[in-house]
Amino acid sequence: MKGAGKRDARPRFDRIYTLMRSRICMLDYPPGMRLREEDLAEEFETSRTPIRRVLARLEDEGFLRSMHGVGTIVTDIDIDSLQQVYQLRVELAELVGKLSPVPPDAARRAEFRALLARCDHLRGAPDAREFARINTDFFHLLMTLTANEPLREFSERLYYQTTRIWLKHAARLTRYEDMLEAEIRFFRHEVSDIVAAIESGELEVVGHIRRSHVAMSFARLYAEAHPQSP
Amino acid sequence: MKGAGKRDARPRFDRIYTLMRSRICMLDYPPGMRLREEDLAEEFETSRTPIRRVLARLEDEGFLRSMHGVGTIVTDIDIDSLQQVYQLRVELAELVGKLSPVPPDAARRAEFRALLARCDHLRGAPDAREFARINTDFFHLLMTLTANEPLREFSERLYYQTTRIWLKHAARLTRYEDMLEAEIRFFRHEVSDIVAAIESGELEVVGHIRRSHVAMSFARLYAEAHPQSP
DNA sequence: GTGCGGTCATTTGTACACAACATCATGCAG
DNA sequence: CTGCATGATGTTGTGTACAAATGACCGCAC
Repeated sequence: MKGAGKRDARPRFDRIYTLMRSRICMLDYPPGMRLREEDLAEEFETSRTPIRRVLARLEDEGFLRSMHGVGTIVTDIDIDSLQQVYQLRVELAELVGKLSPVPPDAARRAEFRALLARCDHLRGAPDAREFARINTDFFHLLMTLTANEPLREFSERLYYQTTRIWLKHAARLTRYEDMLEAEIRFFRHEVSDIVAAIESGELEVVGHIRRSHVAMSFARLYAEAHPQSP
Repeated sequence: MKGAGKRDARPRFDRIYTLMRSRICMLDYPPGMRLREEDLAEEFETSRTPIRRVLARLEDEGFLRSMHGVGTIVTDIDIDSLQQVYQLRVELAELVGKLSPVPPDAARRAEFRALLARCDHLRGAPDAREFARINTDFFHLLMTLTANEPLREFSERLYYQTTRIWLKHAARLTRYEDMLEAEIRFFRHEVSDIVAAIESGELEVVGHIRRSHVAMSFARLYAEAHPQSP
Protein backbone atom coordinates (compact mmCIF):
# COMPACT_ATOMS: atom_id res chain seq x y z
CA MET A 1 0.00 0.00 0.00
CA LYS A 2 2.31 2.68 -1.29
CA GLY A 3 0.62 6.06 -1.07
CA ALA A 4 1.69 8.90 -3.27
CA GLY A 5 3.68 11.62 -1.56
CA LYS A 6 3.76 9.95 1.83
CA ARG A 7 7.42 9.06 1.85
CA ASP A 8 8.61 11.94 3.98
CA ALA A 9 7.50 11.89 7.57
CA ARG A 10 7.50 15.59 8.45
CA PRO A 11 4.90 16.88 5.97
CA ARG A 12 2.49 14.14 6.97
CA PHE A 13 3.09 14.86 10.64
CA ASP A 14 2.41 18.55 10.11
CA ARG A 15 -0.70 17.79 8.11
CA ILE A 16 -2.21 15.53 10.75
CA TYR A 17 -1.14 17.79 13.61
CA THR A 18 -2.58 20.92 12.05
CA LEU A 19 -5.82 19.19 11.13
CA MET A 20 -6.34 17.70 14.57
CA ARG A 21 -5.53 20.96 16.32
CA SER A 22 -8.01 22.70 14.05
CA ARG A 23 -10.66 20.12 14.89
CA ILE A 24 -10.03 20.61 18.60
CA CYS A 25 -10.24 24.39 18.34
CA MET A 26 -13.30 24.34 16.11
CA LEU A 27 -14.93 22.02 18.66
CA ASP A 28 -15.29 19.22 16.13
CA TYR A 29 -13.51 17.41 18.93
CA PRO A 30 -15.31 19.00 21.89
CA PRO A 31 -13.80 19.06 25.39
CA GLY A 32 -14.18 15.69 27.09
CA MET A 33 -14.39 13.75 23.83
CA ARG A 34 -12.44 10.53 23.77
CA LEU A 35 -10.18 9.89 20.79
CA ARG A 36 -9.16 6.35 19.92
CA GLU A 37 -5.72 5.97 18.45
CA GLU A 38 -6.91 3.05 16.37
CA ASP A 39 -9.65 5.09 14.72
CA LEU A 40 -7.31 7.94 13.94
CA ALA A 41 -4.77 5.52 12.51
CA GLU A 42 -7.44 4.14 10.22
CA GLU A 43 -8.66 7.55 9.13
CA PHE A 44 -5.17 8.73 8.19
CA GLU A 45 -4.27 5.38 6.68
CA THR A 46 -1.32 4.66 8.92
CA SER A 47 -0.50 2.80 12.10
CA ARG A 48 -0.80 4.00 15.67
CA THR A 49 2.85 4.99 15.86
CA PRO A 50 2.75 8.21 13.81
CA ILE A 51 -0.60 9.05 15.37
CA ARG A 52 0.90 8.73 18.83
CA ARG A 53 3.64 11.15 17.76
CA VAL A 54 0.97 13.74 16.99
CA LEU A 55 -1.03 13.02 20.13
CA ALA A 56 2.12 13.40 22.24
CA ARG A 57 2.67 16.89 20.91
CA LEU A 58 -0.95 17.89 21.37
CA GLU A 59 -0.73 16.58 24.92
CA ASP A 60 2.47 18.54 25.60
CA GLU A 61 0.68 21.63 24.40
CA GLY A 62 -2.24 21.01 26.72
CA PHE A 63 -4.93 20.13 24.17
CA LEU A 64 -5.18 16.46 25.10
CA ARG A 65 -4.63 14.21 28.05
CA SER A 66 -3.79 10.54 27.67
CA MET A 67 -4.37 8.12 30.53
CA HIS A 68 -3.15 4.56 30.54
CA GLY A 69 -6.02 2.12 30.27
CA VAL A 70 -8.60 4.86 29.93
CA GLY A 71 -8.18 6.81 26.73
CA THR A 72 -7.11 10.09 25.22
CA ILE A 73 -9.54 12.88 25.97
CA VAL A 74 -9.76 16.47 24.81
CA THR A 75 -8.95 18.74 27.75
CA ASP A 76 -11.32 21.22 29.24
CA ILE A 77 -10.31 24.52 30.79
CA ASP A 78 -11.92 26.30 33.68
CA ILE A 79 -12.49 30.03 33.57
CA ASP A 80 -9.58 30.70 35.93
CA SER A 81 -7.03 28.97 33.74
CA LEU A 82 -8.54 30.77 30.80
CA GLN A 83 -8.02 34.08 32.57
CA GLN A 84 -4.32 33.34 32.99
CA VAL A 85 -4.00 32.45 29.33
CA TYR A 86 -5.79 35.63 28.31
CA GLN A 87 -3.69 37.80 30.60
CA LEU A 88 -0.52 36.56 28.96
CA ARG A 89 -2.03 36.72 25.51
CA VAL A 90 -2.82 40.38 26.06
CA GLU A 91 0.78 41.13 26.95
CA LEU A 92 2.18 39.20 23.99
CA ALA A 93 -0.26 40.90 21.64
CA GLU A 94 1.37 44.22 22.38
CA LEU A 95 4.83 42.81 21.69
CA VAL A 96 3.92 42.00 18.08
CA GLY A 97 5.05 44.99 16.11
CA LYS A 98 7.46 45.94 18.88
CA LEU A 99 9.91 43.01 18.73
CA SER A 100 11.55 42.57 15.33
CA PRO A 101 8.75 44.34 13.43
CA VAL A 102 8.37 43.50 9.75
CA PRO A 103 6.67 46.21 7.65
CA PRO A 104 4.20 44.48 5.33
CA ASP A 105 4.74 44.78 1.60
CA ALA A 106 2.01 45.72 -0.86
CA ALA A 107 0.81 42.14 -1.27
CA ARG A 108 0.52 41.64 2.45
CA ARG A 109 -1.36 44.90 2.90
CA ALA A 110 -3.73 43.72 0.19
CA GLU A 111 -4.36 40.58 2.23
CA PHE A 112 -5.34 42.70 5.20
CA ARG A 113 -7.78 44.67 3.08
CA ALA A 114 -9.17 41.44 1.64
CA LEU A 115 -9.81 40.19 5.15
CA LEU A 116 -11.67 43.37 5.95
CA ALA A 117 -13.88 42.63 2.97
CA ARG A 118 -14.55 39.14 4.30
CA CYS A 119 -15.68 40.79 7.53
CA ASP A 120 -18.19 42.90 5.70
CA HIS A 121 -19.46 39.87 3.85
CA LEU A 122 -19.79 38.00 7.14
CA ARG A 123 -21.97 40.72 8.61
CA GLY A 124 -24.54 39.93 5.97
CA ALA A 125 -24.66 36.25 6.93
CA PRO A 126 -23.44 35.67 10.52
CA ASP A 127 -21.94 32.22 11.01
CA ALA A 128 -19.90 31.10 14.01
CA ARG A 129 -17.58 28.77 12.11
CA GLU A 130 -16.86 31.25 9.36
CA PHE A 131 -16.26 33.87 12.04
CA ALA A 132 -13.75 31.56 13.71
CA ARG A 133 -12.01 30.95 10.39
CA ILE A 134 -11.69 34.65 9.62
CA ASN A 135 -10.48 35.23 13.15
CA THR A 136 -7.76 32.63 12.70
CA ASP A 137 -6.71 33.95 9.31
CA PHE A 138 -6.50 37.43 10.77
CA PHE A 139 -4.37 36.17 13.60
CA HIS A 140 -1.93 34.54 11.21
CA LEU A 141 -1.77 37.71 9.18
CA LEU A 142 -0.87 39.66 12.31
CA MET A 143 1.88 37.18 13.08
CA THR A 144 3.60 38.11 9.83
CA LEU A 145 4.25 41.54 11.34
CA THR A 146 6.97 40.20 13.64
CA ALA A 147 10.04 38.15 12.82
CA ASN A 148 10.48 37.04 16.42
CA GLU A 149 10.02 33.30 16.08
CA PRO A 150 9.52 32.42 19.78
CA LEU A 151 6.94 35.19 20.06
CA ARG A 152 5.07 33.79 17.08
CA GLU A 153 5.16 30.29 18.46
CA PHE A 154 3.93 31.26 21.92
CA SER A 155 1.26 33.59 20.56
CA GLU A 156 -0.01 30.77 18.40
CA ARG A 157 -0.27 28.41 21.37
CA LEU A 158 -2.20 30.95 23.41
CA TYR A 159 -4.43 31.90 20.51
CA TYR A 160 -5.60 28.36 19.83
CA GLN A 161 -6.15 27.71 23.53
CA THR A 162 -8.34 30.76 23.98
CA THR A 163 -10.20 30.41 20.71
CA ARG A 164 -11.63 27.00 21.41
CA ILE A 165 -12.74 28.06 24.85
CA TRP A 166 -14.32 31.17 23.45
CA LEU A 167 -16.36 29.07 21.03
CA LYS A 168 -17.37 26.69 23.79
CA HIS A 169 -18.61 29.37 26.16
CA ALA A 170 -20.26 31.28 23.33
CA ALA A 171 -22.23 28.23 22.27
CA ARG A 172 -23.71 28.00 25.75
CA LEU A 173 -25.27 31.41 25.77
CA THR A 174 -28.98 31.78 25.34
CA ARG A 175 -28.80 35.01 23.37
CA TYR A 176 -26.27 33.31 21.14
CA GLU A 177 -27.31 34.92 17.85
CA ASP A 178 -27.32 38.45 19.20
CA MET A 179 -23.98 37.89 20.89
CA LEU A 180 -22.42 36.53 17.70
CA GLU A 181 -23.62 39.48 15.70
CA ALA A 182 -22.27 41.89 18.32
CA GLU A 183 -18.91 40.11 18.39
CA ILE A 184 -18.68 40.29 14.63
CA ARG A 185 -19.25 44.03 14.83
CA PHE A 186 -16.51 44.39 17.46
CA PHE A 187 -14.18 42.30 15.38
CA ARG A 188 -14.89 44.23 12.22
CA HIS A 189 -14.07 47.38 14.12
CA GLU A 190 -10.78 45.92 15.31
CA VAL A 191 -9.76 44.84 11.83
CA SER A 192 -10.67 48.25 10.49
CA ASP A 193 -8.57 50.02 13.12
CA ILE A 194 -5.61 47.77 12.55
CA VAL A 195 -5.76 48.05 8.77
CA ALA A 196 -5.71 51.82 9.17
CA ALA A 197 -2.69 51.63 11.47
CA ILE A 198 -0.92 49.34 9.02
CA GLU A 199 -1.57 51.66 6.09
CA SER A 200 0.02 54.47 8.06
CA GLY A 201 2.99 52.22 8.86
CA GLU A 202 2.57 52.41 12.65
CA LEU A 203 3.29 48.83 13.66
CA GLU A 204 3.59 49.65 17.33
CA VAL A 205 0.11 51.12 17.25
CA VAL A 206 -1.12 47.85 15.79
CA GLY A 207 0.10 46.11 18.93
CA HIS A 208 -1.73 48.54 21.19
CA ILE A 209 -4.98 48.20 19.28
CA ARG A 210 -4.73 44.44 19.28
CA ARG A 211 -3.96 44.39 22.98
CA SER A 212 -6.98 46.42 23.95
CA HIS A 213 -9.32 44.43 21.74
CA VAL A 214 -8.12 41.10 23.09
CA ALA A 215 -8.53 42.43 26.61
CA MET A 216 -12.04 43.69 25.91
CA SER A 217 -12.96 40.45 24.22
CA PHE A 218 -12.07 38.55 27.37
CA ALA A 219 -13.86 41.08 29.56
CA ARG A 220 -17.08 40.52 27.63
CA LEU A 221 -16.68 36.77 27.84
CA TYR A 222 -15.95 36.94 31.55
CA ALA A 223 -18.97 39.15 32.16
CA GLU A 224 -21.21 36.69 30.34
CA ALA A 225 -19.88 33.79 32.36
CA HIS A 226 -20.21 35.63 35.70
CA PRO A 227 -23.53 37.45 35.40
CA GLN A 228 -23.56 38.69 39.00
CA SER A 229 -23.16 42.29 37.92
CA PRO A 230 -24.92 44.86 40.17
CA MET B 1 -14.31 10.84 41.67
CA LYS B 2 -10.72 11.92 41.75
CA GLY B 3 -8.61 9.23 43.31
CA ALA B 4 -5.15 9.69 44.71
CA GLY B 5 -4.04 7.79 41.62
CA LYS B 6 -0.58 8.54 40.28
CA ARG B 7 0.16 7.91 36.65
CA ASP B 8 2.75 5.28 36.11
CA ALA B 9 4.60 6.25 32.96
CA ARG B 10 4.68 9.94 33.74
CA PRO B 11 7.30 10.06 36.52
CA ARG B 12 9.81 8.18 34.42
CA PHE B 13 9.12 10.35 31.41
CA ASP B 14 9.63 13.50 33.49
CA ARG B 15 12.81 12.10 34.99
CA ILE B 16 14.41 11.29 31.64
CA TYR B 17 13.17 14.49 30.03
CA THR B 18 14.46 16.72 32.81
CA LEU B 19 17.80 14.96 32.92
CA MET B 20 18.34 15.14 29.18
CA ARG B 21 17.34 18.78 29.01
CA SER B 22 19.74 19.49 31.82
CA ARG B 23 22.52 17.71 29.97
CA ILE B 24 21.81 19.70 26.84
CA CYS B 25 21.80 22.98 28.73
CA MET B 26 24.91 22.17 30.75
CA LEU B 27 26.62 21.30 27.45
CA ASP B 28 27.18 17.70 28.51
CA TYR B 29 25.45 17.19 25.18
CA PRO B 30 27.12 20.00 23.22
CA PRO B 31 25.53 21.48 20.07
CA GLY B 32 26.08 19.20 17.10
CA MET B 33 26.45 16.05 19.20
CA ARG B 34 24.67 13.01 17.82
CA LEU B 35 22.49 11.03 20.22
CA ARG B 36 21.67 7.41 19.47
CA GLU B 37 18.29 6.20 20.60
CA GLU B 38 19.67 2.74 21.22
CA ASP B 39 22.33 4.04 23.62
CA LEU B 40 19.86 6.15 25.53
CA ALA B 41 17.47 3.19 25.76
CA GLU B 42 20.26 1.11 27.25
CA GLU B 43 21.30 3.81 29.71
CA PHE B 44 17.78 4.27 31.03
CA GLU B 45 17.09 0.54 30.95
CA THR B 46 14.13 0.65 28.63
CA SER B 47 13.37 0.30 24.93
CA ARG B 48 13.55 2.94 22.24
CA THR B 49 9.83 3.70 22.50
CA PRO B 50 9.80 5.77 25.71
CA ILE B 51 13.06 7.38 24.66
CA ARG B 52 11.54 8.48 21.40
CA ARG B 53 8.69 10.05 23.36
CA VAL B 54 11.23 12.20 25.21
CA LEU B 55 13.21 13.02 22.08
CA ALA B 56 10.02 14.07 20.33
CA ARG B 57 9.28 16.62 23.02
CA LEU B 58 12.83 17.94 23.07
CA GLU B 59 12.63 18.27 19.29
CA ASP B 60 9.31 20.13 19.49
CA GLU B 61 10.95 22.51 21.94
CA GLY B 62 13.86 23.12 19.63
CA PHE B 63 16.63 21.40 21.55
CA LEU B 64 17.09 18.50 19.13
CA ARG B 65 16.62 17.69 15.49
CA SER B 66 15.99 14.18 14.25
CA MET B 67 16.67 13.21 10.65
CA HIS B 68 15.66 9.93 9.09
CA GLY B 69 18.68 7.79 8.34
CA VAL B 70 21.09 10.29 9.86
CA GLY B 71 20.58 10.64 13.56
CA THR B 72 19.35 12.92 16.31
CA ILE B 73 21.61 15.92 16.85
CA VAL B 74 21.64 18.67 19.45
CA THR B 75 20.68 21.94 17.78
CA ASP B 76 22.87 24.99 17.56
CA ILE B 77 21.64 28.56 17.62
CA ASP B 78 23.10 31.54 15.85
CA ILE B 79 23.47 34.88 17.62
CA ASP B 80 20.49 36.36 15.77
CA SER B 81 18.08 33.69 16.95
CA LEU B 82 19.54 34.10 20.40
CA GLN B 83 18.79 37.80 20.26
CA GLN B 84 15.15 37.11 19.51
CA VAL B 85 14.94 34.68 22.39
CA TYR B 86 16.54 37.17 24.75
CA GLN B 87 14.28 40.01 23.63
CA LEU B 88 11.21 37.98 24.49
CA ARG B 89 12.77 36.69 27.69
CA VAL B 90 13.32 40.27 28.83
CA GLU B 91 9.67 41.10 28.33
CA LEU B 92 8.43 37.98 30.09
CA ALA B 93 10.79 38.61 32.99
CA GLU B 94 8.96 41.80 33.76
CA LEU B 95 5.61 40.03 33.72
CA VAL B 96 6.61 37.75 36.59
CA GLY B 97 5.36 39.50 39.68
CA LYS B 98 2.85 41.42 37.57
CA LEU B 99 0.57 38.61 36.38
CA SER B 100 -1.00 36.60 39.22
CA PRO B 101 1.71 37.53 41.75
CA VAL B 102 2.21 35.16 44.67
CA PRO B 103 3.75 36.74 47.78
CA PRO B 104 6.37 34.32 49.12
CA ASP B 105 5.88 32.90 52.58
CA ALA B 106 8.58 32.82 55.25
CA ALA B 107 10.01 29.51 54.06
CA ARG B 108 10.26 30.73 50.50
CA ARG B 109 11.93 33.95 51.58
CA ALA B 110 14.42 31.86 53.51
CA GLU B 111 15.20 29.98 50.29
CA PHE B 112 16.01 33.26 48.59
CA ARG B 113 18.37 34.23 51.39
CA ALA B 114 19.98 30.78 51.27
CA LEU B 115 20.63 31.25 47.57
CA LEU B 116 22.29 34.57 48.31
CA ALA B 117 24.59 32.71 50.69
CA ARG B 118 25.43 30.24 47.93
CA CYS B 119 26.42 33.21 45.77
CA ASP B 120 28.83 34.44 48.40
CA HIS B 121 30.31 30.99 48.71
CA LEU B 122 30.69 30.79 44.94
CA ARG B 123 32.69 34.01 44.85
CA GLY B 124 35.35 32.28 46.91
CA ALA B 125 35.66 29.44 44.38
CA PRO B 126 34.41 30.44 40.91
CA ASP B 127 33.11 27.48 38.93
CA ALA B 128 31.10 27.68 35.73
CA ARG B 129 28.95 24.62 36.35
CA GLU B 130 28.13 25.58 39.91
CA PHE B 131 27.33 29.06 38.66
CA ALA B 132 24.94 27.58 36.13
CA ARG B 133 23.30 25.46 38.81
CA ILE B 134 22.77 28.41 41.14
CA ASN B 135 21.47 30.41 38.22
CA THR B 136 18.92 27.72 37.43
CA ASP B 137 17.85 27.34 41.05
CA PHE B 138 17.41 31.08 41.29
CA PHE B 139 15.31 31.06 38.15
CA HIS B 140 13.00 28.41 39.55
CA LEU B 141 12.68 30.35 42.77
CA LEU B 142 11.62 33.41 40.81
CA MET B 143 9.02 31.37 38.98
CA THR B 144 7.28 30.65 42.28
CA LEU B 145 6.40 34.35 42.43
CA THR B 146 3.75 34.00 39.75
CA ALA B 147 0.81 31.62 39.53
CA ASN B 148 0.39 32.19 35.80
CA GLU B 149 1.08 28.73 34.43
CA PRO B 150 1.58 29.61 30.76
CA LEU B 151 3.97 32.38 31.76
CA ARG B 152 5.97 29.93 33.84
CA GLU B 153 6.08 27.39 31.04
CA PHE B 154 7.20 29.86 28.39
CA SER B 155 9.73 31.50 30.67
CA GLU B 156 11.22 28.11 31.38
CA ARG B 157 11.56 27.33 27.68
CA LEU B 158 13.31 30.61 27.01
CA TYR B 159 15.52 30.33 30.07
CA TYR B 160 16.92 26.94 29.12
CA GLN B 161 17.44 28.00 25.52
CA THR B 162 19.44 31.06 26.49
CA THR B 163 21.39 29.41 29.29
CA ARG B 164 23.00 26.76 27.15
CA ILE B 165 23.97 29.29 24.53
CA TRP B 166 25.39 31.58 27.18
CA LEU B 167 27.57 28.77 28.45
CA LYS B 168 28.68 27.91 24.93
CA HIS B 169 29.73 31.42 24.01
CA ALA B 170 31.30 31.99 27.41
CA ALA B 171 33.47 28.91 27.04
CA ARG B 172 34.90 30.33 23.82
CA LEU B 173 36.25 33.49 25.36
CA THR B 174 39.96 33.82 25.97
CA ARG B 175 39.66 35.80 29.17
CA TYR B 176 37.23 33.17 30.38
CA GLU B 177 38.21 33.21 34.06
CA ASP B 178 37.99 36.97 34.43
CA MET B 179 34.67 37.04 32.63
CA LEU B 180 33.22 34.32 34.85
CA GLU B 181 34.28 36.15 37.97
CA ALA B 182 32.73 39.38 36.68
CA GLU B 183 29.51 37.62 35.79
CA ILE B 184 29.31 36.10 39.23
CA ARG B 185 29.65 39.57 40.74
CA PHE B 186 26.88 40.88 38.50
CA PHE B 187 24.70 37.93 39.40
CA ARG B 188 25.35 38.32 43.10
CA HIS B 189 24.30 41.93 42.78
CA GLU B 190 21.09 40.94 41.02
CA VAL B 191 20.19 38.36 43.65
CA SER B 192 20.92 40.88 46.38
CA ASP B 193 18.68 43.49 44.77
CA ILE B 194 15.86 41.05 44.24
CA VAL B 195 16.06 39.64 47.76
CA ALA B 196 15.77 43.18 49.09
CA ALA B 197 12.72 43.85 46.90
CA ILE B 198 11.15 40.60 48.05
CA GLU B 199 11.71 41.43 51.73
CA SER B 200 9.91 44.72 51.18
CA GLY B 201 7.07 42.88 49.42
CA GLU B 202 7.39 44.73 46.11
CA LEU B 203 6.87 41.95 43.60
CA GLU B 204 6.48 44.29 40.68
CA VAL B 205 9.87 45.78 41.46
CA VAL B 206 11.32 42.28 41.33
CA GLY B 207 10.16 42.06 37.72
CA HIS B 208 11.81 45.33 36.80
CA ILE B 209 15.09 44.38 38.42
CA ARG B 210 15.09 41.01 36.74
CA ARG B 211 14.26 42.56 33.39
CA SER B 212 17.14 44.98 33.47
CA HIS B 213 19.62 42.37 34.60
CA VAL B 214 18.60 39.92 31.88
CA ALA B 215 18.89 42.70 29.31
CA MET B 216 22.32 43.72 30.56
CA SER B 217 23.47 40.12 30.65
CA PHE B 218 22.64 39.77 26.97
CA ALA B 219 24.23 43.12 26.16
CA ARG B 220 27.52 41.97 27.67
CA LEU B 221 27.34 38.68 25.80
CA TYR B 222 26.54 40.42 22.55
CA ALA B 223 29.41 42.87 23.01
CA GLU B 224 31.82 40.00 23.58
CA ALA B 225 30.63 38.21 20.47
CA HIS B 226 30.77 41.35 18.29
CA PRO B 227 33.99 43.10 19.36
CA GLN B 228 33.79 45.84 16.74
CA SER B 229 33.50 48.53 19.40
CA PRO B 230 34.52 52.04 18.26
C1' DG C 1 44.06 11.62 -10.26
C1' DT C 2 39.16 12.35 -10.66
C1' DG C 3 34.52 11.54 -11.10
C1' DC C 4 30.89 8.30 -10.89
C1' DG C 5 28.05 4.53 -9.50
C1' DG C 6 26.93 0.92 -6.57
C1' DT C 7 27.07 -1.49 -2.27
C1' DC C 8 26.87 -1.58 2.64
C1' DA C 9 26.51 -0.10 7.34
C1' DT C 10 24.06 2.76 10.44
C1' DT C 11 20.17 5.20 12.13
C1' DT C 12 15.57 6.85 12.42
C1' DG C 13 10.56 5.85 11.10
C1' DT C 14 6.74 2.40 10.99
C1' DA C 15 3.91 -1.58 11.97
C1' DC C 16 2.37 -4.90 14.97
C1' DA C 17 2.04 -8.02 18.96
C1' DC C 18 1.72 -8.01 23.68
C1' DA C 19 1.76 -6.12 28.55
C1' DA C 20 -0.15 -2.90 31.97
C1' DC C 21 -3.92 -0.66 33.54
C1' DA C 22 -8.70 1.12 34.33
C1' DT C 23 -13.56 0.54 33.97
C1' DC C 24 -17.69 -1.98 33.94
C1' DA C 25 -20.55 -5.98 34.17
C1' DT C 26 -21.48 -10.18 36.59
C1' DG C 27 -22.35 -13.25 40.15
C1' DC C 28 -22.35 -14.62 44.79
C1' DA C 29 -22.53 -14.13 49.84
C1' DG C 30 -24.79 -11.68 53.56
C1' DC D 1 -31.49 -5.84 47.96
C1' DT D 2 -26.80 -4.53 48.93
C1' DG D 3 -21.95 -4.82 48.91
C1' DC D 4 -17.86 -6.62 47.22
C1' DA D 5 -14.80 -9.57 44.80
C1' DT D 6 -13.65 -11.10 40.23
C1' DG D 7 -13.26 -11.62 35.59
C1' DA D 8 -14.26 -9.58 30.86
C1' DT D 9 -13.32 -5.96 27.85
C1' DG D 10 -11.24 -2.10 25.93
C1' DT D 11 -7.50 1.40 25.76
C1' DT D 12 -2.94 3.24 26.14
C1' DG D 13 2.13 2.05 27.00
C1' DT D 14 6.12 -0.90 25.70
C1' DG D 15 9.14 -3.96 23.19
C1' DT D 16 10.75 -5.55 18.84
C1' DA D 17 11.26 -6.71 14.06
C1' DC D 18 11.45 -4.67 9.80
C1' DA D 19 11.27 -0.79 6.19
C1' DA D 20 13.21 3.54 4.51
C1' DA D 21 16.71 6.73 4.05
C1' DT D 22 21.11 8.81 4.32
C1' DG D 23 26.12 8.93 4.03
C1' DA D 24 30.50 6.65 3.68
C1' DC D 25 33.37 3.51 1.38
C1' DC D 26 35.17 1.14 -2.42
C1' DG D 27 36.10 -0.14 -7.10
C1' DC D 28 36.43 1.14 -11.72
C1' DA D 29 36.35 3.67 -16.05
C1' DC D 30 38.52 7.46 -18.29
